[in-house]
Amino acid sequence: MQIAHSALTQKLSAFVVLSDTDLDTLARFHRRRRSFAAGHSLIHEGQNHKSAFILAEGWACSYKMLPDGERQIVGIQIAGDFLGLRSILFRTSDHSLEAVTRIEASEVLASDILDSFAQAPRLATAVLWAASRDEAMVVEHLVNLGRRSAEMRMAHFLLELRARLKLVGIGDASGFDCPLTQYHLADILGLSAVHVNRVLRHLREDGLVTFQKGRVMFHDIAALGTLAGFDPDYLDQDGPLLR
Amino acid sequence: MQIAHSALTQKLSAFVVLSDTDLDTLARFHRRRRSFAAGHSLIHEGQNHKSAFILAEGWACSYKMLPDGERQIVGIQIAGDFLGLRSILFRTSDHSLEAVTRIEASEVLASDILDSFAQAPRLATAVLWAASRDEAMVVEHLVNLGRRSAEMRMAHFLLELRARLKLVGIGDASGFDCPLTQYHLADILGLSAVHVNRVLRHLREDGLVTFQKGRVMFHDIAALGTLAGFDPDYLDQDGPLLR
DNA sequence: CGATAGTTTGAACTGACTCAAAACCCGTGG
DNA sequence: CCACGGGTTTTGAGTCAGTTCAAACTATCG
Repeated sequence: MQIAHSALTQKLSAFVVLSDTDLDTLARFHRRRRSFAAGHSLIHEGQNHKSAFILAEGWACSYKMLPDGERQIVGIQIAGDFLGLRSILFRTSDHSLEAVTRIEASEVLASDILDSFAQAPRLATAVLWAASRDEAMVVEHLVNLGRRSAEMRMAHFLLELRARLKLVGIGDASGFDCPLTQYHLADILGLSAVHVNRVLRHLREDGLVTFQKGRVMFHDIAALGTLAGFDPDYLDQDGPLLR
Repeated sequence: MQIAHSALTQKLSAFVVLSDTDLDTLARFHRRRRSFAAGHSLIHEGQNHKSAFILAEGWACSYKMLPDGERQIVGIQIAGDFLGLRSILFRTSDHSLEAVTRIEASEVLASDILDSFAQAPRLATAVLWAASRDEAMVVEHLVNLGRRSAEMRMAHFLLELRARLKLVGIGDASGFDCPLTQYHLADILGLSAVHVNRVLRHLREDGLVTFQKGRVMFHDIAALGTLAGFDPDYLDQDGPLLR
């Protein structure tokens, strides 16, 4: 029941309508449920991992550390997202991954996924779509870091998060609850924590967004979108396109 | 003959040893050979594309434009790389793509690739590996923009290029020919063209690399690697790992 | 109620930018 | 063979967005 309507199912439905076979195969991904405490480290860069996870509940982040101790967060994962999918075919994982909040996740083996390509090709395509979408988010993130100002980055990030959370039924028109600290935001946006604070104050004073006490509240989404140059097309999530 | 030893084959062989069936299926990817002039635009962001390309010869780059006319280059593609693979499942492409030099490329349809999953699962895994590797490069690029200084970015980028070119048999121990202008480098590294020039001068004066007259020459790879914090593991290309 | 994690603010500094102008390089056509 | 012109590289001077360092303030939780 709750499996059939898992966050992943909900997300994939933005791409195709899944058949019963698809749903069955998908359900098989959800054996091996695990739960991890906030701050727990699931994947270590440089180690070999034959499995990935599907996040069912809570927030996680993937990141890379630099020799000088700096950290760059590559992406934030929410319910319905894959964790560590990229490097199951690699000798060693190219990134680390830790739980931001307490999380619930299902472990999936490389073979589970590869086998599904033969059994449920439609589902397989949907999984590839999800992976492509993850990559599109990384790409947009890269553009953020390369060519946008601190304020634009913040605005863009918050709007993306809003759209992603909406797709899996989290948050409402006014905003969403967000467990990220300003240190997280700094490591996501390639800024210092101090500057993150100033940027948030600025956006708040301009009546665009408020991020306080673990809640993000939007006051002028249109203006925020213009500021950020946010065009949600790269999320490719405008209703299911049957084919 | 030259098809059997295409750059793509050479690259995929860093991941698995391909069977004859694999090679046959792969050869089928190489019908529909096209050639495009330098500067030609192959893919436009926002347009629908049912096909991708495999680059056989020359250099290309994928990028995104911002509303204010700024450009961020997402990646440079060389022989053996896929062009536009990420968005064949999307409604609209999330990026644009243009030829840096005159290029030769084979057009592949979404169906060619998806069908191959059933026919040649081993090849399919290899293609997925290549896609994962592309994503890993974007991720490393993101870390570059987020947390490294201009000099480190440049050093890192040149070392990555060196490793990638070596895998497909381009360049030698001393360096490689490179058709990129300082404007390209600026749009790749999230810098201004003026600053790119200063950075290159600095690296040259320190006896690390020289980039002049379309040729990159390395003088101290070890020192450059240390400066950049370059660890090639994310390229996952250390010899074929059979399985 | 003390400790620890996170937020907020100020002041001084700096890496990278912008603007501006030369110099160079190379292919083209007269 | 030389002059022209567009693209590219190089250098200088001044500016600014974002940093670092330092400190105070605010939660929250055992």
